[in-house]
Amino acid sequence: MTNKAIRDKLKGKGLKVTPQRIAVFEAASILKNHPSAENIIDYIRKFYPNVATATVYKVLDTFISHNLLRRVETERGVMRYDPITENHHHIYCADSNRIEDYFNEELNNLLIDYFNKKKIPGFHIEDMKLHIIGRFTGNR
Amino acid sequence: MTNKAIRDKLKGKGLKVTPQRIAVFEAASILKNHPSAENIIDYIRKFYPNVATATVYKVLDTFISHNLLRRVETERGVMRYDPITENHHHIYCADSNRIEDYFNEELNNLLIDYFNKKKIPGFHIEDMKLHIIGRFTGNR
DNA sequence: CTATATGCAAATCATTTGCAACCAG
DNA sequence: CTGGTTGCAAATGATTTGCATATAG
Repeated sequence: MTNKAIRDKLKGKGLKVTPQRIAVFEAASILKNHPSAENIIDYIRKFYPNVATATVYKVLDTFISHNLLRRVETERGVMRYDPITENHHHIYCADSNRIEDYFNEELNNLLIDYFNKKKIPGFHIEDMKLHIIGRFTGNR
Repeated sequence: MTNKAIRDKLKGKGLKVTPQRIAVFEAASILKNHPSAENIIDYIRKFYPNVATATVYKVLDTFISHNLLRRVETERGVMRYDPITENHHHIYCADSNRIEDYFNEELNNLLIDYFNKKKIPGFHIEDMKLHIIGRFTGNR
Protein backbone atom coordinates (compact mmCIF):
# COMPACT_ATOMS: atom_id res chain seq x y z
CA MET A 1 0.00 0.00 0.00
CA THR A 2 1.39 3.37 -1.04
CA ASN A 3 2.00 6.21 1.33
CA LYS A 4 -0.70 8.21 -0.42
CA ALA A 5 -3.21 5.38 -0.12
CA ILE A 6 -2.59 5.26 3.63
CA ARG A 7 -3.08 9.03 3.93
CA ASP A 8 -6.38 8.67 2.10
CA LYS A 9 -7.48 5.82 4.34
CA LEU A 10 -6.82 7.98 7.39
CA LYS A 11 -8.52 11.03 5.93
CA GLY A 12 -11.47 8.88 4.93
CA LYS A 13 -12.00 8.11 8.61
CA GLY A 14 -11.55 11.74 9.62
CA LEU A 15 -8.27 10.98 11.37
CA LYS A 16 -5.31 13.34 11.44
CA VAL A 17 -2.47 12.16 9.27
CA THR A 18 0.73 11.83 11.29
CA PRO A 19 4.04 10.21 10.41
CA GLN A 20 3.55 7.76 13.28
CA ARG A 21 0.16 6.66 11.99
CA ILE A 22 1.47 6.19 8.50
CA ALA A 23 4.40 4.19 9.83
CA VAL A 24 2.20 1.93 11.96
CA PHE A 25 -0.20 1.18 9.13
CA GLU A 26 2.67 0.58 6.75
CA ALA A 27 4.36 -1.80 9.21
CA ALA A 28 1.13 -3.70 9.82
CA SER A 29 0.75 -4.17 6.06
CA ILE A 30 4.35 -5.09 5.29
CA LEU A 31 4.88 -7.50 8.19
CA LYS A 32 3.24 -10.61 6.87
CA ASN A 33 2.61 -12.85 9.86
CA HIS A 34 -0.13 -10.83 11.56
CA PRO A 35 2.36 -8.88 13.63
CA SER A 36 2.22 -8.14 17.34
CA ALA A 37 2.60 -4.60 18.66
CA GLU A 38 6.21 -5.47 19.44
CA ASN A 39 6.86 -6.61 15.86
CA ILE A 40 5.44 -3.34 14.61
CA ILE A 41 7.47 -1.26 17.06
CA ASP A 42 10.71 -3.05 16.13
CA TYR A 43 10.03 -2.50 12.47
CA ILE A 44 9.16 1.18 12.79
CA ARG A 45 12.16 1.96 15.01
CA LYS A 46 14.49 1.04 12.17
CA PHE A 47 13.24 4.12 10.36
CA TYR A 48 11.94 6.30 13.20
CA PRO A 49 14.10 5.39 16.22
CA ASN A 50 12.27 7.79 18.52
CA VAL A 51 8.69 6.50 18.18
CA ALA A 52 7.27 5.86 21.65
CA THR A 53 5.96 2.44 22.54
CA ALA A 54 2.81 3.96 24.02
CA THR A 55 2.19 5.90 20.81
CA VAL A 56 2.16 2.71 18.79
CA TYR A 57 -0.33 1.13 21.17
CA LYS A 58 -2.50 4.24 21.00
CA VAL A 59 -2.35 4.29 17.21
CA LEU A 60 -3.24 0.60 17.08
CA ASP A 61 -6.26 1.20 19.33
CA THR A 62 -7.34 4.11 17.17
CA PHE A 63 -7.08 1.95 14.07
CA ILE A 64 -9.05 -0.87 15.67
CA SER A 65 -11.85 1.44 16.68
CA HIS A 66 -11.98 2.98 13.19
CA ASN A 67 -11.91 -0.43 11.57
CA LEU A 68 -8.63 0.16 9.77
CA LEU A 69 -7.13 -2.89 11.47
CA ARG A 70 -8.57 -5.99 13.08
CA ARG A 71 -7.32 -7.95 16.03
CA VAL A 72 -6.53 -11.60 15.40
CA GLU A 73 -7.83 -14.03 17.99
CA THR A 74 -5.15 -16.16 19.58
CA GLU A 75 -4.75 -18.50 22.52
CA ARG A 76 -1.89 -16.49 23.95
CA GLY A 77 -1.71 -13.18 25.75
CA VAL A 78 -0.10 -11.24 22.94
CA MET A 79 -2.26 -9.23 20.59
CA ARG A 80 -1.79 -9.65 16.85
CA TYR A 81 -3.05 -7.30 14.15
CA ASP A 82 -4.49 -7.81 10.69
CA PRO A 83 -4.57 -5.07 8.04
CA ILE A 84 -7.33 -6.88 6.14
CA THR A 85 -10.72 -5.88 7.45
CA GLU A 86 -12.85 -7.75 4.91
CA ASN A 87 -14.25 -11.06 6.05
CA HIS A 88 -11.76 -13.87 5.75
CA HIS A 89 -10.53 -16.86 7.71
CA HIS A 90 -7.25 -17.86 9.28
CA ILE A 91 -4.97 -20.85 9.08
CA TYR A 92 -3.16 -21.43 12.36
CA CYS A 93 0.01 -23.48 12.53
CA ALA A 94 -0.22 -25.86 15.49
CA ASP A 95 3.46 -25.68 16.32
CA SER A 96 4.53 -22.14 15.55
CA ASN A 97 3.04 -18.68 15.74
CA ARG A 98 2.40 -18.61 12.01
CA ILE A 99 -1.08 -17.42 11.02
CA GLU A 100 -2.07 -17.18 7.36
CA ASP A 101 -5.06 -15.61 5.72
CA TYR A 102 -7.59 -17.83 4.03
CA PHE A 103 -9.96 -16.23 1.54
CA ASN A 104 -12.72 -18.35 0.11
CA GLU A 105 -15.97 -16.96 -1.16
CA GLU A 106 -17.45 -20.42 -1.65
CA LEU A 107 -16.84 -21.26 2.00
CA ASN A 108 -18.36 -17.95 3.09
CA ASN A 109 -21.49 -18.71 1.10
CA LEU A 110 -21.65 -22.24 2.43
CA LEU A 111 -21.61 -20.91 5.99
CA ILE A 112 -24.09 -18.14 5.29
CA ASP A 113 -26.49 -20.56 3.58
CA TYR A 114 -26.13 -23.02 6.42
CA PHE A 115 -27.02 -20.50 9.09
CA ASN A 116 -29.83 -19.04 7.03
CA LYS A 117 -31.43 -22.46 7.16
CA LYS A 118 -30.39 -23.38 10.66
CA LYS A 119 -30.68 -20.31 12.82
CA ILE A 120 -29.26 -20.00 16.33
CA PRO A 121 -32.21 -19.20 18.58
CA GLY A 122 -31.86 -15.89 20.39
CA PHE A 123 -28.75 -14.86 18.53
CA HIS A 124 -28.14 -12.58 15.57
CA ILE A 125 -24.99 -13.47 13.61
CA GLU A 126 -22.89 -10.56 12.43
CA ASP A 127 -19.69 -12.29 11.42
CA MET A 128 -18.13 -15.73 11.17
CA LYS A 129 -14.51 -16.69 11.20
CA LEU A 130 -13.19 -20.15 10.71
CA HIS A 131 -9.99 -21.06 12.50
CA ILE A 132 -8.25 -23.79 10.58
CA ILE A 133 -5.63 -25.41 12.82
CA GLY A 134 -2.99 -27.84 11.60
CA ARG A 135 0.50 -28.18 10.21
CA PHE A 136 2.25 -26.89 7.15
CA THR A 137 3.69 -29.70 5.05
CA GLY A 138 6.79 -28.69 3.11
CA ASN A 139 7.05 -25.38 1.30
CA ARG A 140 4.14 -23.47 -0.12
CA MET B 1 -18.79 -33.54 37.17
CA THR B 2 -18.38 -35.47 40.39
CA ASN B 3 -15.32 -35.33 42.56
CA LYS B 4 -14.63 -38.97 41.75
CA ALA B 5 -14.89 -38.38 38.02
CA ILE B 6 -12.30 -35.61 38.30
CA ARG B 7 -9.94 -37.88 40.28
CA ASP B 8 -10.30 -40.50 37.55
CA LYS B 9 -9.61 -37.96 34.83
CA LEU B 10 -6.40 -36.93 36.58
CA LYS B 11 -5.33 -40.52 37.23
CA GLY B 12 -6.08 -41.38 33.63
CA LYS B 13 -3.44 -38.86 32.60
CA GLY B 14 -0.95 -40.10 35.19
CA LEU B 15 -1.27 -36.91 37.21
CA LYS B 16 -1.12 -36.75 40.98
CA VAL B 17 -4.50 -36.01 42.52
CA THR B 18 -4.30 -32.94 44.75
CA PRO B 19 -7.06 -30.89 46.33
CA GLN B 20 -5.90 -27.87 44.30
CA ARG B 21 -6.19 -29.75 41.02
CA ILE B 22 -9.61 -31.04 41.87
CA ALA B 23 -10.72 -27.54 42.85
CA VAL B 24 -9.40 -25.97 39.64
CA PHE B 25 -11.06 -28.53 37.42
CA GLU B 26 -14.28 -28.26 39.36
CA ALA B 27 -14.25 -24.46 39.08
CA ALA B 28 -13.53 -24.56 35.35
CA SER B 29 -16.54 -26.86 34.90
CA ILE B 30 -18.95 -25.03 37.17
CA LEU B 31 -18.17 -21.51 35.95
CA LYS B 32 -20.15 -21.34 32.76
CA ASN B 33 -18.75 -18.43 30.76
CA HIS B 34 -15.36 -19.92 29.84
CA PRO B 35 -13.71 -18.49 32.95
CA SER B 36 -10.43 -16.64 33.16
CA ALA B 37 -7.74 -17.67 35.62
CA GLU B 38 -8.93 -14.88 37.87
CA ASN B 39 -12.53 -16.16 37.79
CA ILE B 40 -11.27 -19.58 38.78
CA ILE B 41 -9.09 -18.22 41.58
CA ASP B 42 -11.95 -16.15 43.01
CA TYR B 43 -14.24 -19.15 42.95
CA ILE B 44 -11.76 -21.53 44.56
CA ARG B 45 -10.79 -19.09 47.31
CA LYS B 46 -14.34 -19.17 48.64
CA PHE B 47 -13.68 -22.78 49.66
CA TYR B 48 -9.88 -22.92 49.94
CA PRO B 49 -8.86 -19.38 50.94
CA ASN B 50 -5.16 -20.22 50.93
CA VAL B 51 -4.71 -21.45 47.37
CA ALA B 52 -1.84 -19.58 45.73
CA THR B 53 -2.41 -17.66 42.52
CA ALA B 54 0.70 -19.19 40.99
CA THR B 55 -0.54 -22.67 41.82
CA VAL B 56 -3.73 -22.11 39.87
CA TYR B 57 -1.75 -20.91 36.86
CA LYS B 58 0.54 -23.93 37.12
CA VAL B 59 -2.41 -26.29 37.40
CA LEU B 60 -4.07 -24.66 34.38
CA ASP B 61 -0.88 -25.10 32.34
CA THR B 62 -0.65 -28.73 33.40
CA PHE B 63 -4.24 -29.30 32.36
CA ILE B 64 -3.72 -27.61 29.00
CA SER B 65 -0.69 -29.74 28.22
CA HIS B 66 -2.54 -32.91 29.22
CA ASN B 67 -5.57 -31.90 27.21
CA LEU B 68 -7.90 -31.76 30.20
CA LEU B 69 -8.71 -28.13 29.37
CA ARG B 70 -8.52 -26.02 26.26
CA ARG B 71 -7.73 -22.37 25.92
CA VAL B 72 -10.39 -20.25 24.26
CA GLU B 73 -9.16 -17.87 21.58
CA THR B 74 -10.01 -14.25 22.26
CA GLU B 75 -9.07 -10.84 20.99
CA ARG B 76 -8.06 -9.66 24.44
CA GLY B 77 -5.06 -10.31 26.63
CA VAL B 78 -6.85 -12.43 29.20
CA MET B 79 -6.79 -16.18 28.88
CA ARG B 80 -10.06 -18.08 29.10
CA TYR B 81 -10.47 -21.80 29.71
CA ASP B 82 -12.84 -24.44 28.38
CA PRO B 83 -13.45 -27.76 30.14
CA ILE B 84 -14.81 -29.29 26.93
CA THR B 85 -12.02 -30.75 24.86
CA GLU B 86 -14.14 -32.35 22.14
CA ASN B 87 -14.48 -30.40 18.92
CA HIS B 88 -17.06 -27.68 19.11
CA HIS B 89 -17.55 -24.07 18.10
CA HIS B 90 -18.05 -20.83 19.97
CA ILE B 91 -20.60 -18.05 19.89
CA TYR B 92 -19.04 -14.71 20.80
CA CYS B 93 -21.15 -11.81 21.97
CA ALA B 94 -19.98 -8.66 20.17
CA ASP B 95 -20.63 -6.39 23.13
CA SER B 96 -19.83 -8.41 26.22
CA ASN B 97 -17.36 -11.06 27.22
CA ARG B 98 -19.95 -13.79 26.92
CA ILE B 99 -18.81 -16.86 24.99
CA GLU B 100 -21.14 -19.82 24.51
CA ASP B 101 -20.47 -23.29 23.24
CA TYR B 102 -21.98 -24.33 19.94
CA PHE B 103 -22.19 -28.05 19.20
CA ASN B 104 -23.37 -29.10 15.79
CA GLU B 105 -22.42 -32.36 14.19
CA GLU B 106 -24.04 -31.41 10.88
CA LEU B 107 -21.85 -28.31 10.67
CA ASN B 108 -18.76 -30.32 11.54
CA ASN B 109 -19.52 -32.73 8.71
CA LEU B 110 -20.24 -29.91 6.30
CA LEU B 111 -16.83 -28.42 7.02
CA ILE B 112 -15.01 -31.75 6.88
CA ASP B 113 -16.66 -32.63 3.56
CA TYR B 114 -15.86 -29.23 2.18
CA PHE B 115 -12.15 -29.46 2.97
CA ASN B 116 -11.97 -33.05 1.79
CA LYS B 117 -13.02 -31.78 -1.63
CA LYS B 118 -11.15 -28.50 -1.52
CA LYS B 119 -7.80 -29.11 0.11
CA ILE B 120 -5.47 -26.36 1.28
CA PRO B 121 -2.19 -26.93 -0.58
CA GLY B 122 0.77 -27.55 1.70
CA PHE B 123 -1.35 -27.74 4.84
CA HIS B 124 -2.72 -30.62 6.86
CA ILE B 125 -5.86 -29.72 8.81
CA GLU B 126 -6.09 -31.10 12.34
CA ASP B 127 -8.95 -29.08 13.75
CA MET B 128 -11.46 -26.42 12.79
CA LYS B 129 -13.28 -23.99 15.00
CA LEU B 130 -15.92 -21.60 13.87
CA HIS B 131 -16.18 -18.30 15.71
CA ILE B 132 -19.71 -17.03 15.42
CA ILE B 133 -19.79 -13.36 16.35
CA GLY B 134 -22.95 -11.35 16.93
CA ARG B 135 -25.52 -10.28 19.47
CA PHE B 136 -27.89 -12.09 21.76
CA THR B 137 -31.47 -11.03 21.21
CA GLY B 138 -33.61 -11.27 24.32
CA ASN B 139 -33.42 -14.20 26.69
CA ARG B 140 -32.46 -17.70 25.73
C1' DC C 1 11.06 -42.10 50.83
C1' DT C 2 11.29 -39.24 46.70
C1' DA C 3 9.72 -36.79 43.07
C1' DT C 4 6.38 -33.68 42.24
C1' DA C 5 3.24 -30.01 43.65
C1' DT C 6 2.32 -26.01 46.46
C1' DG C 7 2.77 -21.28 48.54
C1' DC C 8 4.93 -17.08 48.69
C1' DA C 9 7.26 -13.14 47.06
C1' DA C 10 9.55 -11.16 43.55
C1' DA C 11 10.11 -10.77 38.53
C1' DT C 12 8.52 -10.32 33.87
C1' DC C 13 5.94 -8.95 29.90
C1' DA C 14 2.42 -6.71 27.36
C1' DT C 15 -0.30 -2.98 27.61
C1' DT C 16 -2.18 1.41 29.69
C1' DT C 17 -2.23 5.90 31.95
C1' DG C 18 -1.13 10.74 33.09
C1' DC C 19 0.62 14.69 31.66
C1' DA C 20 3.41 18.30 29.45
C1' DA C 21 5.05 19.52 24.92
C1' DC C 22 3.97 19.32 20.06
C1' DC C 23 1.88 19.84 15.60
C1' DA C 24 -1.93 18.90 11.93
C1' DG C 25 -5.68 21.10 10.19
C1' DC D 1 -4.95 28.92 17.18
C1' DT D 2 -6.53 24.67 19.37
C1' DG D 3 -7.72 20.15 20.18
C1' DG D 4 -6.07 15.95 19.06
C1' DT D 5 -1.46 13.43 19.10
C1' DT D 6 3.02 12.29 20.76
C1' DG D 7 6.84 10.98 24.01
C1' DC D 8 8.23 9.82 28.36
C1' DA D 9 8.09 7.66 32.69
C1' DA D 10 5.54 5.49 35.82
C1' DA D 11 1.51 2.35 36.73
C1' DT D 12 -1.16 -1.68 35.89
C1' DG D 13 -2.64 -6.36 35.29
C1' DA D 14 -2.00 -10.91 33.91
C1' DT D 15 1.07 -14.47 34.06
C1' DT D 16 5.65 -16.63 35.30
C1' DT D 17 9.69 -17.81 38.01
C1' DG D 18 12.65 -19.31 41.88
C1' DC D 19 12.98 -21.55 45.79
C1' DA D 20 11.93 -23.59 50.32
C1' DT D 21 8.36 -26.47 52.24
C1' DA D 22 4.78 -29.87 51.99
C1' DT D 23 2.61 -34.04 50.28
C1' DA D 24 0.89 -37.85 47.01
C1' DG D 25 1.97 -42.22 45.66
